[in-house]
This record gives sequence, structure tokens and C-alpha cells, in this order.
Amino acid sequence: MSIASLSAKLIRKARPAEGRSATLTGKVPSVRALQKGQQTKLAIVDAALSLATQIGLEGLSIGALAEATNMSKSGVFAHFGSREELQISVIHQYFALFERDVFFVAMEQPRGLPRVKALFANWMKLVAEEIQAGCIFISGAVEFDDRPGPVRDALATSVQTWLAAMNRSIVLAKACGDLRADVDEEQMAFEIHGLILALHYEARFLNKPGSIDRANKGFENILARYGVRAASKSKSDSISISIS
Amino acid sequence: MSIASLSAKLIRKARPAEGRSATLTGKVPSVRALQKGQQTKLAIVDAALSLATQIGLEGLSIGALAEATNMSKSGVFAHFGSREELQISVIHQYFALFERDVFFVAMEQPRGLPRVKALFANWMKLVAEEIQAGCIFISGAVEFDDRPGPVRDALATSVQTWLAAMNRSIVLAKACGDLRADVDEEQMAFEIHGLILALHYEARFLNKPGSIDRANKGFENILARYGVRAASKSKSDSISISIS
DNA sequence: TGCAGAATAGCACGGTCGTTCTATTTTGTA
DNA sequence: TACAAAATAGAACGACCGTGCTATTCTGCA
Repeated sequence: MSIASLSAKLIRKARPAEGRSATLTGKVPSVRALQKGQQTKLAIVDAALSLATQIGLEGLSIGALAEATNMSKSGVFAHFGSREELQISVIHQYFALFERDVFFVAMEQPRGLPRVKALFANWMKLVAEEIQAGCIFISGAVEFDDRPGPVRDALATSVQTWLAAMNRSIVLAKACGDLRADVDEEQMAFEIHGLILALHYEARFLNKPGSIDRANKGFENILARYGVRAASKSKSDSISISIS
Repeated sequence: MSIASLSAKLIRKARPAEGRSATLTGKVPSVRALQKGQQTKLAIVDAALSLATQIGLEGLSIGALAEATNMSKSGVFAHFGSREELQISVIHQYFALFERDVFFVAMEQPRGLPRVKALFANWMKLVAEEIQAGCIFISGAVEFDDRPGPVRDALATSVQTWLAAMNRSIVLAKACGDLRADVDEEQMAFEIHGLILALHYEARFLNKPGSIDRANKGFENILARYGVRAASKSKSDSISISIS
């Protein structure tokens, strides 16, 4: 629940609060007039997102975006005020998509291992579906790791929110006994993250077949290591002095 | 050995054969005159490499490179004939560096687990040292995964050569009994690759402390799973049919 | 229906990009 | 030392970029 509220914070920031309440109450007149603008703005952002997943956030150009939406450059530009703001909007939009298709769906699973599994499966599905599209959480990290500024900040915040959610699900799984008591949650999250990145790399860049299977197998291996079922084998010596 | 010759092929391709023999024989006059040119060209490529590790291969601009080397744009340009050729030169140069610092050093270790460990350690050291610099095998993969052409080809070839070398070292380790007989080498290589990618991502983009330790721990976990010591528990069935 | 104000278009500016062409300088050698 | 060739510089090109300014069109409400 605290995870949901954590990410909901970001969402609310993406779209001004006035716009939301307006659709509900229909009271404020000047806000209702904005509807058309918001509508095309959303269309622009959608086009920008599908463009950014192909050529990256840095590759996004207002000219190309104008052409893709059959608008003038200045028409597109007016909605954002700067290219950076456009990029940030795209990041927020992608975050919303990520939240909907990966996070919320998985939250329907009961806490514990089922939820962790669902998060990984959905995550992988998104990345795998995007083999022709690319994940901007991954491409953006490379593009902006040496480029400070508001775009990097927005990206880092989104990614960290997501990784924190993943981490929290692991903590919960450990707490409710689905994982061994000595599990280092950060370590486990790190290794899972690695699987996703390797999948994205080998499938998308190297076009290597079987990458999805390897990611799945890797996840099974991780579960075999950290799950309680794995520890039950050596139950006798699981008094576990366990140095590291 | 076959790994070395495999990568040596690439190196030789990077610098024209004439240039090399000239330094040995000193016979051909027109070639000796090239020396100065080759010299500054190498200086340019070095500058380009350190520039590319920061802002990426796509961020490389001839103007910026000219400024960095105190040359004119056309002076720099003349050495390559096109921006793409410059990018390819940078890739080859990085491959040579990678080969020297990661591959050749590790080859001094005896085949088997020691060599696999050395390869991973050197690989990680390069990526970790580059936390302030960035690995163009990683950033380039993202930049060019949707951009066909000679640059992508050069990058993919370099990466695949390296990954194949890593893979081969695992195969050898399995063959000489350091790894369990039922190890899926590709799977193991995939998981190791994931660790490196996660390290690069979390350390470089998220500035998360402890990433190096997590990568090391992840490698230990992989070894615990695939190494014979882990299997030695069930030593009786390690008569090792050892197919490959 | 008419009228504010929002939404969009058109145009131009300064800048950087890769590239080409033509001098000019530098190099290595006969 | 002189000379051919290689190496470098300089200026200019067309293209695209983000952005600001000023019309023009469109929208939604009185």
C-alpha cells in the first residue's frame, strides 16, 4: 500500500491537479477550456513515447515529432515550453505505463513470493515485448548517466521508485516467510535487475535467441538460492553460521 | 589460443597492414611518410575514446573533438573521411584496450575456474574504474540497437567476440572439471553478463554504493551453483559424462 | 451568435552539425 | 637544400536543431 502511494505521488505530479478535479466537478470554466489542449498534448506525448522508445530520449526532436503528429513545430513546442519538459513528460508517461502494466497488475497477487514472481514476470514481459521498442528506463540511464539536469532527475526518480517497489516486495516476501531469513534483499534485487538488463541487451542488441528462457531460468536459480524450499534441504546445518 | 587469434583478427583490421610492416622494414618511402599522420590519428582516436566514454558514441562530434585536440575540424575529419569511420575507429580502439586489460591478462591464468574468475574480475574492474567514464560496449548497445549500419556492425562484432571468449573460458572450465557436468554454459555467461550490466547501471546511473560488492557476491553465488564444490555434496554422481 | 482566450501555424534567428573545396603549412627524403 | 607529397587549416555549404515572435485559426461559453 505504501508502495502504491509512493508511486502515486509521481503520477499526480505528471498532470496538474486542476486538470483532474475539473473532469470530475466540471465547475471551473477556464479549466474546461483546457481540455482540447490537454487532449492533443496527450496525443503528442504518446507519439513522443513511441518515438523515444525507438531512438532514445536524446533522439527526440521537436521537428520529427511535429511531422509524426501532423502539426507545426511551434504547435508542438507550445505545449511544453522546452525540449527538456517534453522529455520529462515522456518519462512520466512511461512511468505511468510501467505502473499500470507491471506494478498494479502484480499487486493483485498476495504479498510474498507470488507477488515477487508476478512483478518479475510482468517486468520481463514489458521488456521482452519491447524488443522492438526499447525500455527508456534502460536506454535513458545510459544517455543521462553523465548529464546532470532535470531530465536525469526525473528519470532517476522514476527508476528508483520502481526499484524500491521491487525491493519492498522482496522484503515482504522475506517477512512472511517465503524467503530465507538471512536473505540480503538488496542483493537479490540486484541480481534480478541484472537478469532484466542482460535480457534487454542480448535480445535487443545482439538479437540472440533464447534470451527470454535464460532470464526465466536465471530467476528460477535465484529463487532456488533464496527461497525457503532451497534451504530446507540442508536443514540440519542451517544453524547457519553464515558469515557474509 | 583460438580465442586470441579470433580477436587478433579484429585488431589487425583496425590498422592497415602496410603501416605495421613499414615500421619494421623502413623500406617503402611513401609509407614512412605516413608515420606522422598515423601518430596524430592515434592521438585523435585516444581523445575521441575518452570523449565517447563520457558522452557516448553518438555524442561524438568532430567539432568538439577538434577543440579537444587543438586542431581544425577539417584537420580531424581528413583522418577518417566520415564520422562513422571515426566511431568505428573508436570502437576498435576500445576493443584493443579491453583485450589488453581484460582478456590477455586473464589468459595468463590456467584454463578452468581461475581463468573464468580472472576474466570476471578484470571485466568488473574495467567497468568499475569506468564509473566515471562508462563502457561503450554497454552505452553503444543502447545507442545502436535500433540503428543499423557499419557502426552497429563493428560494435556488435566486438561485443560478440568478447562474449564468445568469455563463453569459451566457461566451456573450458567445464571440460576440465571445474564446473558441474550439467552446466549450461550460455546460461552461466548470461547471468554473469547480467551482473556486469547491473553494476554499470546501479553504480554509474544511480550512484548506489555497494554495487561492486553486490556484483562480487552475485558471482560467488553463481559459482556456488555451477561449481563442482557445490556439487561435490553429491560426489557419487559426478562420474561426469562430460559431453562437450 | 459573437467574443475572449486558448490552440496552432508561419517565419526567422542563432547555433551546431557533417562534409566539401581550396589554400597553406609541414614532413620526409633525393 | 629543394621538392613532391602528406598533413593541416580555413571558409563555406546545406541541413537540422531549439526557441522566440507574431499572425491566424479554432474553441467554448455569455
